[in-house]
Amino acid sequence: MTTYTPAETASLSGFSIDTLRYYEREGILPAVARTAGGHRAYSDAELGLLEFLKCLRETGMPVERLRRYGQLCQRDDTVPERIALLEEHAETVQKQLDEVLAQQQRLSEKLEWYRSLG
Amino acid sequence: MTTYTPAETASLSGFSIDTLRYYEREGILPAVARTAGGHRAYSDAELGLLEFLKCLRETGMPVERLRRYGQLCQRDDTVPERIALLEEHAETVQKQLDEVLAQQQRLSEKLEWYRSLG
DNA sequence: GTGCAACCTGGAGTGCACTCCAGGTCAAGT
DNA sequence: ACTTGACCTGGAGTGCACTCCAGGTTGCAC
Repeated sequence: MTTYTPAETASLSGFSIDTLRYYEREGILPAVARTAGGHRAYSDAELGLLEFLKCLRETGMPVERLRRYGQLCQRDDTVPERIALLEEHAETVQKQLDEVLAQQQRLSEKLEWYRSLG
Repeated sequence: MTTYTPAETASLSGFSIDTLRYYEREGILPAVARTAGGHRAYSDAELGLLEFLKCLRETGMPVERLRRYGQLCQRDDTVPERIALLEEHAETVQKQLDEVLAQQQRLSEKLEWYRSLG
């Protein structure tokens, strides 16, 4: 079973080491395994979770929802809840996206208008 | 020349009254005209600017850049600078959008995978 | 002319998501 | 063995963009 140091985990997941500790404190990650000396040793499972959490964060999921998802992942009979959570999030993402696309349109119209002045 | 009370301006622009005052303090809006009693009276020009500022904010432009844009709008020989600023912003928006679209894809793949378990 | 909502000011407080710090421990190369 | 860098903890600090507050003034409706 491969494990990863904090630095490796940070670089592979895209979260900073401080953020990894923060997520653990916040109960988003389960308590991470330790070496004899007390250093964290992240597993492949945690890496996978972290990569997906990164996706959730980058699509704007707030940390509180992240915690809910992370906790659901600690039990394997929670797939329906995870689906529900992700479906709801997907909907939110779609709405945000539609909003931004509309504003992007306005922005490019404004630019066109400015260019027509020159 | 129509003018608007703070409450009207807030409801038309989508910013709160507190945010309108904050933007004025921050130099994003020019000093707004006042009635005899000292109450703000927003003009159509300010309304128009605010509506566009809303578009810029909702596409993630930071307040510091907003200030730059607002200040450029106080002089009418700054159209090239405004174009440059908006082109740069449009590029940033496009990048963010591409990012989110990619993550949205991952999200829907994950959902598909979860659904396939049931 | 009185009530009451909307407005004013300067300044303090909030929420979110980290990020940094001090003071100490652990691990790997030489 | 010793150095050096990565890691540990609890807790404080940061940055952004507002948002709220106290204590007072204005202005319309009755």
